Amino acid sequence: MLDINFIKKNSTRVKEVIEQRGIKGVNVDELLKIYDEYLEVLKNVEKLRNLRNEISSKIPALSDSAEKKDLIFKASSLKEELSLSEKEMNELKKKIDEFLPFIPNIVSEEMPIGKDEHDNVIVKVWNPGEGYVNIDKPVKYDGISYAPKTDFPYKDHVDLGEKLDIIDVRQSGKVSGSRFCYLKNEAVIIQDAISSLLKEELLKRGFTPMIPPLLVKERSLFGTSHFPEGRSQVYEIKNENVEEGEALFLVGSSEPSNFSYFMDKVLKEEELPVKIYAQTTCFRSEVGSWGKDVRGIKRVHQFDKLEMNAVCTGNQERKIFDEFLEINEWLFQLLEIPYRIVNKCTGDCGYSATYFQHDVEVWRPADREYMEAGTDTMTTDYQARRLNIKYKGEDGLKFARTVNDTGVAFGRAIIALLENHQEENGSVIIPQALQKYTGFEKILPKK
RNA sequence: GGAGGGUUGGCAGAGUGGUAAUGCAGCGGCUUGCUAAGCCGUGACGGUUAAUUGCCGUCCACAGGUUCGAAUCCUGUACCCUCCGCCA
Repeated sequence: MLDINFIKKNSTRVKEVIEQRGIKGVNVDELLKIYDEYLEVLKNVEKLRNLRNEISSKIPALSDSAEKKDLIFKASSLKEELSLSEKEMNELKKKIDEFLPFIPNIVSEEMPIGKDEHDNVIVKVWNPGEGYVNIDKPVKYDGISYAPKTDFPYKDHVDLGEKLDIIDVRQSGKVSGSRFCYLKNEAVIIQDAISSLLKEELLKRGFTPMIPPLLVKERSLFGTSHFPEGRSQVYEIKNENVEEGEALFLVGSSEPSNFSYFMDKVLKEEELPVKIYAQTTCFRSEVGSWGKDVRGIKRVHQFDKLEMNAVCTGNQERKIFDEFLEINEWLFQLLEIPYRIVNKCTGDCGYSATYFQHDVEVWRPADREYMEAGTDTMTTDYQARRLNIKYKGEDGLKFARTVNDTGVAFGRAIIALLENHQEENGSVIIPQALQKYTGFEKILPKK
């Protein structure tokens, strides 16, 4: 959430960003008009309260009942006007409070301006065995692909998974419906192996491991700006099993749970940054993406993810954003998967908290296209304001900064690993860095 | 499911109708020749303002109500703790 006074002082920039992000139906001038009305009424309320307080404070000292009666009468006569004015003020305040969450964060000067994903900018391209591809002139988002050394008809993860007996999306359809899956045998071991590899690195880097709740109240999702806009993406648990009838929501990422751990807290500056990781299951309704990515496990209602989050100061946020990206690259390099880093443009940078965002996209030889495998996001203090996370530094209390990154979305990492490391006969070679954790070097077809 | 206790500033903790003690920490200032201590100041948010050490308002879990006046009384809600019961 942006501060209303920041919006007032920087209304031109805020309006420009709303336009660039392609957000419709948010009228900043209307908000500021309501705010000005609110201030007028607020001044009147404060004037009346001041008068009342002045009269009231004289009362206890008086023993004379006539004079006392007179003052009580005077103070009483203010009540009606004050109450009307307060009511008006509360209504205006409510309007502002409802309006403000829809104002998105401003964006970094480094973020490309663009309408949709085609305007994203490629920052880095890395190929196994070759390293970074030299990018001396801007590369178009749609103008890049990876050419594997050996060429044969690549199978996708669904065909591979079935032949290797490690992914089953038929039985899951019967059990739970579309967009679910069973992972079994080596697929599970691979997930655990990637998890171990990454967790070891994160612990070395000073991360705090965490297992957070996955059912949260509305405020957590509001706090990270998943609500109100993304509400339809989230499963709501609302029945007689929920205590006191208050709905709970199944998180689509552990980010809301993790950051809410710091909600309403004041941290000490010297404790920052706090970096945490959490491996959890994530739930997404995928409303609005019906018909999209229906094949396989790319877009499912339930998947596991290892999330990296940080609460820090303004001086630390960029360094952490860079560190998170470095970890993403480190992982995919060890997995020997071709990837590219994408600077997301204003029209494609996710939820309203985003200030600056990079995606890691991995190559899928079966579809001959890159697929999003993770997102690294700087949100400045946008989430911290909503969650009321502060820290005390030398010059007083300040809102903290939050940075979040998909450490690894296991389903997508498994897709990339199977498809990139397949052999013509349908077997899959395990990258060397992972073999220590899997205990095997290759998966052979069983059917 | 039943019964009881609780929620006050960064932390601890008093305050049962007259406008939030005190201690600790942090920060700022002053002082001191005895190893570090002492003294003074300092809560948060909002408004006003060019800006304030200024002035005003609000804040004692949250939301209402009673009252000239509410941390304090009343109603509702959330959360925490203890005990009993039930279950794993």
